[in-house]
Amino acid sequence: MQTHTVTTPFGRRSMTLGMIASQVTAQTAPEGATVHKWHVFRDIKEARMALGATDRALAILDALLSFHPETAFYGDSALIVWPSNEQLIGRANGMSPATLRRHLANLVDCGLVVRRDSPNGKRYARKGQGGEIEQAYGFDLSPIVARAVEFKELAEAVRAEKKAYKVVKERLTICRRDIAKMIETGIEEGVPGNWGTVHVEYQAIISRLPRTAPRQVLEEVAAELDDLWTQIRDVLESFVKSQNLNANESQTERHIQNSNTESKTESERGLGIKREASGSAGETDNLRSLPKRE
DNA sequence: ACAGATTTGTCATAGTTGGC
DNA sequence: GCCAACTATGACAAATCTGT
Repeated sequence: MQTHTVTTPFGRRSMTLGMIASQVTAQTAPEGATVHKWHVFRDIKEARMALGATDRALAILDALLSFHPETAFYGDSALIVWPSNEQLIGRANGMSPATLRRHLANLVDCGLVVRRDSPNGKRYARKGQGGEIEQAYGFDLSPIVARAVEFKELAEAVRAEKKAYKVVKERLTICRRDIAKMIETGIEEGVPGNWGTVHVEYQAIISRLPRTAPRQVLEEVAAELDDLWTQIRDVLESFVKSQNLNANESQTERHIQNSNTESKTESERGLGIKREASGSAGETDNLRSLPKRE
């Protein structure tokens, strides 16, 4: 992010374009807009990673929100709170002052709050003769109202992404389990084929799976496993069919000799599978429970 | 278990305002 | 002018977390 250093009457502080943008956003909060601060906070928590906010920064935002007496925030109302660092520490689980400052800076960087600095850097509110607040210096919470819709959409996107991630993980687990079972069945039932090569291919695909993989990688690996799954299943299925056929033929047409005309399926060729001695019809019992794809 | 990355705490320094 | 109160920032070491 591009950073500019701004000279203020009370010292020099770096200001990012993001901070300026959030100040502009805060100034253009839609008039009449009303949000429930804790509802928006919940969305922000869900979208935390996308916003770039730390978990402890959100603990501070929680504390800042608690300093505003209203639960409903209006776009055209004053949303400045001015707790001292000591007060904030008290409501933020007693974190150290330096940590508090770092995470306050994080909140500002993320555009969740805007600093309204006083000339001396202290946070306070100046009251008029009637006791009404004329000028407040502290943290402006108006981005909570101005960006409420954005936070909600981000939270929904995060939820959707989490769900998609969970779905592909499940798909991967089921596929892995199915393939392992089918290879095991192929070997145990003596289905002709180079099952060692199949297993190596399976391991090669699995080995490309990092411990923590982004969803896109999971999708790619799952697609490859799906292909392998289909190939293996085709082989097992055609074996079952050929066994059933042989059993029928042996019952009705015992006198007809094997014409050696049977051909290998595409999947068999793809897996380097050779037809060898056929087993008895009874050997196919365990294959009847082959996994089905939707 | 270990190395590297990240976070946290401590300390030093610097700024302004307001009271004496 | 001096000091107290309050805040901010940066450097550095220690602690904690994370991925392999």
